[in-house]
Amino acid sequence: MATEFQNKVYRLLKRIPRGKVTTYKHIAHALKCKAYRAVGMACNKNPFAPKVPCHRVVNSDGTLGGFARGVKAKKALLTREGIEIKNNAIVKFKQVVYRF
DNA sequence: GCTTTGACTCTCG
DNA sequence: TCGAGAGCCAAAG
Repeated sequence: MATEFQNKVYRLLKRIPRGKVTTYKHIAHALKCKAYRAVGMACNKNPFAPKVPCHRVVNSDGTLGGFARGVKAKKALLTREGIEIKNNAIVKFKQVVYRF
C-alpha cells in the first residue's frame, strides 16, 4: 500500500458485495472528501489487483468511466457478476449501486 | 517544492 | 439533452 488514503479506498471497495457496484462519488463521500479523482487514481494503482474489486466502481451517472485494462474488461467483469451493461453504462444502476 | 495530470463531478450555455 | 468550463483532491514529475 502506498498511502493511508488509498488504503481507506481499498478497504471500502472490499466492502462491496458481489453483484453490486459503487461510484467514485460515494467513496469520496464516505471518506468525507471530494477527492473523486484521487479515488480513481487509487484504483488505477490498485496494488491489490484481484483482491480489491476496483471494477465495481463506476461514475456517478452509472457509466463505466475508465479502466486500466480497458473498458471492455471492466464491462466483462461486471457482466460476470450479474450486472447488466449497455453501451458502457449500467442498465439497472440504481438497483445494483451499493451505498455504504 | 511547485506544476501537471488524472479510472471525477457539478454547473452553465 | 449535450457539450464545454470550472472546481476539487491526491499522486507523480
